Amino acid sequence: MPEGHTLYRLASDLNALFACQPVEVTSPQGRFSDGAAAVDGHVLEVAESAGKHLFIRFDHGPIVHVHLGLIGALAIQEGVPPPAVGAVRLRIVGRTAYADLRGATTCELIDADQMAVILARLGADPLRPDADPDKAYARIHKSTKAVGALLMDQSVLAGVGNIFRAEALFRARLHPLTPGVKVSKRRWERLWFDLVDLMDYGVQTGRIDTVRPEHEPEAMGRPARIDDHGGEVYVYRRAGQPCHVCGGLIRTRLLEGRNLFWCPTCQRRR
DNA sequence: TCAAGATGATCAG
DNA sequence: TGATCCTCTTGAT
Repeated sequence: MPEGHTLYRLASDLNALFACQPVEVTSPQGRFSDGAAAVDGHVLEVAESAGKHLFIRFDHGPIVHVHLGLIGALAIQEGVPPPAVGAVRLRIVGRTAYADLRGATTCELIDADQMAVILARLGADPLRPDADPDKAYARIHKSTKAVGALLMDQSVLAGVGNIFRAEALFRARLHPLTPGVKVSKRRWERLWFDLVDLMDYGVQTGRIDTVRPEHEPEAMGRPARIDDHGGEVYVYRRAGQPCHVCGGLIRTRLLEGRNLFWCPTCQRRR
C-alpha cells in the first residue's frame, strides 16, 4: 500500500531494526549491485520518509533513495534471511532482521544535495507537523484542474494516493471533478485536517479505515467488509456498490490515467 | 497457463 | 493524453 503512511511506517520499522548498526546490503536481482556494494558493510544511520519517498542514510554519506511506485514493496522481517525469492532488488540484513525490496520504481544512490532537490519538489505532507497547508491551497485555488487531480499531484500534496484522495473527497462531500479554483478556503481546511487525521491513523494502524462510526456496518445493519487494502472505506474500489450513507451506486471513471471513485449523490457537482 | 489490473511517476508527442 | 516501466496476484480459459 504505497501511500505516504506506508512509507512513514517503513522508515520507523527500518529505524527500529537497523539503525546505528553495520548492515549487509546486496542486490540479489542484480539491478542495484553497484549501489548496494557502495553501502555494504557500513552503518545504517537513519531512515526517513517524505511523501512517498524513502531515504536511507549511511554513515559515510551515501543515501539510498527508494520510491515504491505503483507495485513496489519493502518487506521487513525479523530473523535469519532465507535465500532471496523472486526479483529482490535490494536486501538489507541487520543483526536481527532483514528487508527485501521488490518492484520499486526507483532504487538509487544519491547524495545530500540530490535529496534536497527531491524534497524541494514535494508539496505539503499531511504527516509532517511542519507542513504548510496554505501553500497547497494557494496552488489549488489558482488552478482550473479538477481537485481530484490536484490532490494526487505530489508537488501540491505529498503522500496522498488514490485511496486517501477518494476517501477524503467523499468525507468532504466534494465532487472530484470540482475545479480547484472553486474550492473555498474553509472547505480546503476541513479537507486538509481530515487528511492529517486519516493518514495519522494509517501510520498507527497500518490500515486505511475511513468510515465514520455512525456509518460502520453495525450501525447501518450491514455485514462488515474489509477491502483488499485492509480497511473499511466509503468509495474506493466500490464502483457499482451502494453508498454506505445514501444507498446510491458508487461511480468510477479514469482521471489522468487513475481510477476515480465517488458517490454522485453525496458528492454533487457545484 | 495466460492476461489483466493495481495504492505511481515520467517521458514523448 | 497515451505509452511505458516495475512485480505480483487474481481470475478467466
